[in-house]
Amino acid sequence: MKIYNTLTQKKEEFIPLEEGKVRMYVCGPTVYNYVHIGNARPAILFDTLRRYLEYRGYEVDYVSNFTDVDDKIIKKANEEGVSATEISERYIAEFRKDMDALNVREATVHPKATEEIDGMVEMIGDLIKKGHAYEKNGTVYFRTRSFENYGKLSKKKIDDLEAGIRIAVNEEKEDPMDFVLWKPKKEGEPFWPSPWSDGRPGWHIECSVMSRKYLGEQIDIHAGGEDLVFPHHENEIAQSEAANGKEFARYWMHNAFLNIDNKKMSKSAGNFFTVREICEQFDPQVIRFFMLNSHYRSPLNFSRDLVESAKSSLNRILTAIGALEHLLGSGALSRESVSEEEQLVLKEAEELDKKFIDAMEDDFNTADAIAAIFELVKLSNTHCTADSSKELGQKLKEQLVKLCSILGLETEKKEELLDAEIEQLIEDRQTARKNRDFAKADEIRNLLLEKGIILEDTREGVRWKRN
RNA sequence: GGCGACAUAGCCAAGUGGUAAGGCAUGGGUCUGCAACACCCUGAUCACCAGUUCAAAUCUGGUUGUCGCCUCCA
Repeated sequence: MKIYNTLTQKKEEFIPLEEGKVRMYVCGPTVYNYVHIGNARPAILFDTLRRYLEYRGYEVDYVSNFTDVDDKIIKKANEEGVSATEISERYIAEFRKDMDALNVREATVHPKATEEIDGMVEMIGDLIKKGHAYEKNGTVYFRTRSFENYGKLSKKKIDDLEAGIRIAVNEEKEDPMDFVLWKPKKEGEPFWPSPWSDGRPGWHIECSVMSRKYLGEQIDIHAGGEDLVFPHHENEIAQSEAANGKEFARYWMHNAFLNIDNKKMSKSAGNFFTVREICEQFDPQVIRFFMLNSHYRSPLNFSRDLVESAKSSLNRILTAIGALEHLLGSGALSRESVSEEEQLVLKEAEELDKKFIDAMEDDFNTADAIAAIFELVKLSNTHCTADSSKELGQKLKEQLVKLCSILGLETEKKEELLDAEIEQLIEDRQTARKNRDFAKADEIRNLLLEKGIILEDTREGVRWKRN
């Protein structure tokens, strides 16, 4: 597989440190509120990458953190008059609900910063010992100029950065680019003891520590949103490599932003949406499909119309699978032998399978992979009819379901049964149709539509699906 | 000021040297009691200019435009 590596700014062949195993770390959310739709993008993307790698036979250790100590959390806790822990625990639970809705699997390990303080204190102490950090009045700073490769990820030079610095110069720091590893508590803040002060860790150190603890000193893939490149990931590299003395992550993957009406999402602009709100308006599956329908390194615009369009697209796939299920379920596909023409169709399907894989292998090109699924849909719609062989229907269905599931799209019709009332209505409509009482039939169809049931009449009987 | 990205049909979006995937929408047709689904037909010289090449959306230089990072942020 080829992966675009932010570090080298090139697509590179992916070679894991250990054969058959992938260690990946994805920066997780700061849990002070419901996650927004922009947060959903990396979550969905890298969950899909993980699924794909597993499909390809890798064992994937997927670690993603919760930043549960942070200014924003403390502020929210103070506003509500509750503890910071109460806030973070609440939004971790809500995060999990959102991710479940989006079919984002739980990480192998999902550590919380507050439970890893010991490790952070240890690494900070180590950095001081090695001359990469220093303490001033209880605060510990990373000595940026002591790490000669500083800027290698973001391609920034320390001197350029200083020229553009926009924050007030901090007298305590040896250099304006030095960043905080540990800071002393302020009144009313949660704190932990350390050799330097009672306080709490800076933001960047947690990822270095958790990554090392759960994945080792070197990992394969480190991923996150493109805004994390600088300073967060740059600082992680500085900390980890200064402490461990070896390359931190081999491949750095960054997704582009999701914009609302071509603008960056922001609360002040009023174009801010939470995953929760969006999932109330759309099937979360549609959101997932929408995210995967463009390349992860391209900016993605989000709007109601675009999601509606994605919904229609996804429906085309789901309808095709539904049609195959219906054919198989109705017993229409009874022929055992596979015709010569069908052999060709199956061969073409196999080639599309390869096309899908090739697309994914090429820097995780989900948009191209989805195109292969659509071609398979077309193949199925065109060639699988009531006269087809059982094997053709079976194989096409299995393949479609498989490809969708790699992308984390659930396609199997849930074993839900229609309730008796609806079943009766469908039957009544059939009776009405037989009696050519179309007015009544249409009336029932509209009634069911209001209940969210769409009916499709086929030669093999009525097919229904949820709206 | 520094660093970086992007510009493909009405919309979304692949494609990084050999004359443009896929989806949505539109229009026409087939199927249907009607509809839905599906199927057939329907659409672009790839921002602009110059260059390299037998050949460029694809490489090089420039122009214009949009955006991101440099400050918490996916």
